[in-house]
Amino acid sequence: MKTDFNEKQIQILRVAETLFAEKGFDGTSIRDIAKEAKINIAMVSYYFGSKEQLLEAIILNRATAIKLQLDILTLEDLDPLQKIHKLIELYIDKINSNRCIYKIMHFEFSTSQRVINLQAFTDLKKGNLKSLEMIIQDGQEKGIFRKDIVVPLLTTTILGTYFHFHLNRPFYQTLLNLNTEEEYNTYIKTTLTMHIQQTIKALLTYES
Amino acid sequence: MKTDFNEKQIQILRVAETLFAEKGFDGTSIRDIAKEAKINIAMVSYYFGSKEQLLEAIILNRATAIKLQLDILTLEDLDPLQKIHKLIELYIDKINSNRCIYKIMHFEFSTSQRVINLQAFTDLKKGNLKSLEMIIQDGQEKGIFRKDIVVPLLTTTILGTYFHFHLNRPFYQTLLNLNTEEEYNTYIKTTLTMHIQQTIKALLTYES
DNA sequence: AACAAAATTAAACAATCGTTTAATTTAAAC
DNA sequence: GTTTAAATTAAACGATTGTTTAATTTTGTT
Repeated sequence: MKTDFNEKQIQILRVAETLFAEKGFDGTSIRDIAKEAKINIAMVSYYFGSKEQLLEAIILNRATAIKLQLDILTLEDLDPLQKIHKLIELYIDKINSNRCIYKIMHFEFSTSQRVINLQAFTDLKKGNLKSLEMIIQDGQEKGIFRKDIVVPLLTTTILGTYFHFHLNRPFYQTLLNLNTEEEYNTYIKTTLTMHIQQTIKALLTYES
Repeated sequence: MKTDFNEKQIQILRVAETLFAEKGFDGTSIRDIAKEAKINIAMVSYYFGSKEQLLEAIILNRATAIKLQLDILTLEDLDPLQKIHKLIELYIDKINSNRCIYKIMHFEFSTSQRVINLQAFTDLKKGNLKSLEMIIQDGQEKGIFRKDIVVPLLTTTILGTYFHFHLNRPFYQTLLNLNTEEEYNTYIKTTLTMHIQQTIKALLTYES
């Protein structure tokens, strides 16, 4: 499959990405996309073949953004806890700056409707899990972390907390008085990220 | 608005609820619902007026299930930590046994497409937050809990962890070898619930 | 300038969508 | 048994869906 897109194609991808994230895949028509991107409705089929293939192209185009480079992190000269903190910061920051595509995937993967190229994404998730597992294991051997840690549930908590916050954005914005886009973003980058870091740290090092 | 539904109406509500949760609101047609429920397509409009009103009826019908009553819990004679554990168990169990409606709300509320009666749900969430806040405050006064706790972020972690697990069900099922519906449910009721309880406990009582 | 390829367009396509109609069947009341 | 209301049906409605066509314009190459 092609990975190089020209300017016009990128423009369509961006508009579609935003609309899909806003109104869902089924809730967005090709005519919506065409109107917003100021192109003819035939251009989507002309460039991408179909609406479903357009979705695949969006995911493919963002694939590099999704590849969180954790491998580099595992090699860095930091103690396990610092690595975990940096990993969480990396995760949240990367996902947060690519909200649209993550929201789309979050939605479309959890419906039985779409059966998109899931394998690549699954492999990626498993790879990230492996990286995390290695850091945890290192920390356990050094006697810093607990022994009874279910690693997959760690990422569940990290990502779950972020996504639940962002998916309930209107609720939290009024509750926490985050009136501007900037205030909201700052809150995620500081308080929410810290909360997740603190949560995972407590979970990893807590003595019961 | 009506709250009493006859047998046939309930049947339609149940089928629609399942399909909406499976394929999304926009991904489900009235003809899909009619075929599955073995009724004529006109019956939906006849009974509920429109597809959107059908969604409202589903939410209305599940309103009691959505109302997580935490008030009783605060009155019980338990120490703060036990209360928190019981609260988490209650939350997960209640939401888990009403998966469909929660999945629907989770999705449809986060799109700008649907503008359903959000206020009642917001009030409910705020009420639950208040209950949790009281338990936390009690624990803080008794010197069991930390002083610097952002209560709204606690529920974010509790619910976020559960939802992220359930929304990525296929991934976790293969990863954790949960091959049957029963195994999956048991895992949620035991391991996942315990993980969340442990997380919150660590976060509340951890000394840094 | 002449040509070929790519890009863009308006129009039409068949399929499906939610909803309504008007006719018919079923059930309940008297 | 007759009347009346409710339930159910098939059919049709106009609108919208994703996609394709065929004609036109733009662009690049020689």
